[in-house]
Amino acid sequence: MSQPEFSFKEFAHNIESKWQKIWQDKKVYKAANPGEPGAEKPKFYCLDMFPYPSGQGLHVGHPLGYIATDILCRYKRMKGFNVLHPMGWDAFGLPAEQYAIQTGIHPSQTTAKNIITYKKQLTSLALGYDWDREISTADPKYYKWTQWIFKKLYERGLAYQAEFPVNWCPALGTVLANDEIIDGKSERGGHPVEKRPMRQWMLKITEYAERLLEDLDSLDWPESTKEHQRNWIGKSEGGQIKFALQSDPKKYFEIFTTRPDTLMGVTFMVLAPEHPLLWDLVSVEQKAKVEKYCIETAKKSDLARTDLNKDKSGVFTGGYALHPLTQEKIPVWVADYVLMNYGTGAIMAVPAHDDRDQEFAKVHGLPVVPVIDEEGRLINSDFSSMKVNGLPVTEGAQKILSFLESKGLGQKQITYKLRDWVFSRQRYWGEPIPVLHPVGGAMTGDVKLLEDADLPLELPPVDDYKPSGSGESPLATLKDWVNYREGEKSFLRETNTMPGSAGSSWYFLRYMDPHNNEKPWSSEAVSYWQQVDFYLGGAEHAVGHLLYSRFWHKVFFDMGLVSTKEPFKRLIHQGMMLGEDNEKMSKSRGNVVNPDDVVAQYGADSFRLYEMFMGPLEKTKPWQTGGLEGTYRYLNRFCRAVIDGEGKLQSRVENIPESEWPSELSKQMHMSIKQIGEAIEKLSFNTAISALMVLSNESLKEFDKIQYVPRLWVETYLRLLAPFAPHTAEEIWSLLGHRDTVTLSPWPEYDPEKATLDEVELGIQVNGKLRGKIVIPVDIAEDELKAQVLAIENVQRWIDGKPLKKFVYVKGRIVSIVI
RNA sequence: GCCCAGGUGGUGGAAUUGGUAGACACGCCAGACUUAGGAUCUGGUGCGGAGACGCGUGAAGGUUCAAGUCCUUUCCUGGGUACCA
Repeated sequence: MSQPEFSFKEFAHNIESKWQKIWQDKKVYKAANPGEPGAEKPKFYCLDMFPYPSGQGLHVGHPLGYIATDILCRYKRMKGFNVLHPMGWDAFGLPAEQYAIQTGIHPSQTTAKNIITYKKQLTSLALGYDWDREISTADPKYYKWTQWIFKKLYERGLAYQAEFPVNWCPALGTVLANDEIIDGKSERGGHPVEKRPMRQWMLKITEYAERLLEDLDSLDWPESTKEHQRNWIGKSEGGQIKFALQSDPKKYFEIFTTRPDTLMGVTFMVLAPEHPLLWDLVSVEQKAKVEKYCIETAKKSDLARTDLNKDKSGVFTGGYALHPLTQEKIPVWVADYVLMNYGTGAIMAVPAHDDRDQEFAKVHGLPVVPVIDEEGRLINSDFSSMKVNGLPVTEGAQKILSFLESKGLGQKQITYKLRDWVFSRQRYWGEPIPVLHPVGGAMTGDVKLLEDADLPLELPPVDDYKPSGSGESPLATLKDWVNYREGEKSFLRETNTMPGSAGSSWYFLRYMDPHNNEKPWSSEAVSYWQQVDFYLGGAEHAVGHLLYSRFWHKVFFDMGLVSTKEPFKRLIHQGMMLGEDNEKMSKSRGNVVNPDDVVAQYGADSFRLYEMFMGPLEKTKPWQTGGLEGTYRYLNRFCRAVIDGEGKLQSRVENIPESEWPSELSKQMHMSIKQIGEAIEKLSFNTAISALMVLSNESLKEFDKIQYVPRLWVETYLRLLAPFAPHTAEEIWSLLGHRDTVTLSPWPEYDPEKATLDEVELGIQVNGKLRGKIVIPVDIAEDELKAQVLAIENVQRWIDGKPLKKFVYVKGRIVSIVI
């Protein structure tokens, strides 16, 4: 009578949805709110960057991070933490709007459908989220508070309106996002795109530049991400210096420089083509040339700013500035390598010590005056009482600046590259901005904020999602909605909507208190959960989302709404998952792997294990379907050792106390508990799984020898396995007769005595080469060891009777003999 | 150009942080079981060599009893960013 062979595939297929349902019903992933039972435990807030629910569903790259945080959270729950691990949807965005334009289906319907798909996929991988806290940025109950936050920003003077150039496509009659433009042409249709100033809402993130920079030091984030943000904020320290116009010395323009020490080396000046004082400088003779140049530049920047404009083009204005110290005439040029939106839009050019200035001088035949020698000391720079020759550059810079300051000609200045945040989009599918423009006033003038009671301002239905053609959002076509009367007064509603990053800039706080109708979150909730302890998401958000969120969080801090200065204490980026061909996964390459197919073939637990086993979480690595065989076989082997072909517990699983196990079995278990726990804490899931495999492989061999499987061994093993392969662990756990869930059982403790080796194998080096090995008790005395080592034949052969110069013994590591 | 990662077997990756390089897994080779195997099991597998041994962590130097790990120079790959004064 032969039993049916155990098949892990079948096993997985039979148990997965069963356990997924039980976990949901038992609410094993529920985080306790302050005051509720469970809240007395230490808290652990672990967050995944929430996805945009696209129509394509997940590919195997998406769950990589989700599986990692899921394992970490399962482990933390077992370690006795009150774990908050929520999930939600970054639901506003372009694809749903474009789909609506094509089909007329409201984006909220498309989104709702996609969310169902996503949720199903995530659940099928046993990703344990507290779905009671699910949020969607496009839900009026949620965006009510995004609008409320906007009001607060406006009230604090952090939101303002300005004319700002946007990507305008005349052929499509719409404003385009940067990623809708390819090589200066619209993605759809390939029509030309130009810059056109339009009224926009802006947020004053620049006001927080210094704090955003400073507080980076306190964060446990990848150094590369912090550096990225530092570069993005782009702090430069230097000076602002006044240069008077020769034609009218009462007028002056200011320049910013990081190198005030080179002031005496200025041989020409350059203004940006948009500089307001440009036309005060242009001479009659040069007027036509300058006009032509400015028009060309305007065109050039429209043409996607290719490398073409690195040619250091420029035109002499015909005008001169006066050197602030020597009153010498300095020719002023206009050139597009000077940008109006950085510094002051004007520079002093020092061709001797600046590469760009030097190139420009070369092209246009301008003089070069060196003011620094090879040792980095100033030369040719003394002026009246200001003696700086011979000083190192930093000292010289300081002296020159204070000299200028005393004469009222300049001062110290700090400049940032960071720009204010353009916070409006001419789109339908976004949060409506809750303001009213008084009729008669300028649109960019003061606005009336909607009352709190009138929030949320819901997106009104429209007949057509196509842009209005004027560049305004589709909302502008709703005349009845736009025209608003309040008593005597008439208003126009704002038709711009907020950008995608609005809702994602505070969602981590909403999860703490997602159903609050009175406030965005309660102070009890935030004082309990504090901040995100561990945040995982793609490196592509290194500046955008991660900078905006920090900005808003700091504003909330200033408002007394949060008590932490930073939203995300620890951050890790998961690496990109490449296709099997080592290329980025994309539909067009045809190398996309769908997790549903993999789960159907190998089971969710094999899939979870494989994704984690592939390598370090942060690393970019290629998907290899063949690699799944490994984790699949491992689970198969382990299960078969304890379950028979009918899915029942094998009779050889017996209640044998640990004291009666072979000591090796016990030792290996305790060492593995230690090792696996440490690996999880380090997020080194690949080595944790490797340790699980080793433990299983070796112990299984032992079981065949001893003819039984100790029940306690299985229980302990299942608790180690549970975070990684929860279905499998849970099923066997229940086969052992447990009525509770392994998911909430405590993480095993190890006995430090048993988790150490009694004997180790040492390598023996003679003159740096490995010449032998020896197995010795860990606590062997050095004399004893030395005698044993020197007795080894091969060692003797290499020593060859020569005297020992040195005998090095590093305990438990190595023996090194020098002759 | 600048900034940031990173180069270890045929492949994904380990390496107790200066201590036996290649754990674990894929693949491959051989064998067992089998009517059959794309199932399962056993053994082997860095390269050269019959072997003793030699050589091996992108390359070249250096420090050290000992270097994948530290230092100097250099090459390559990936990501970000770009005329930022």
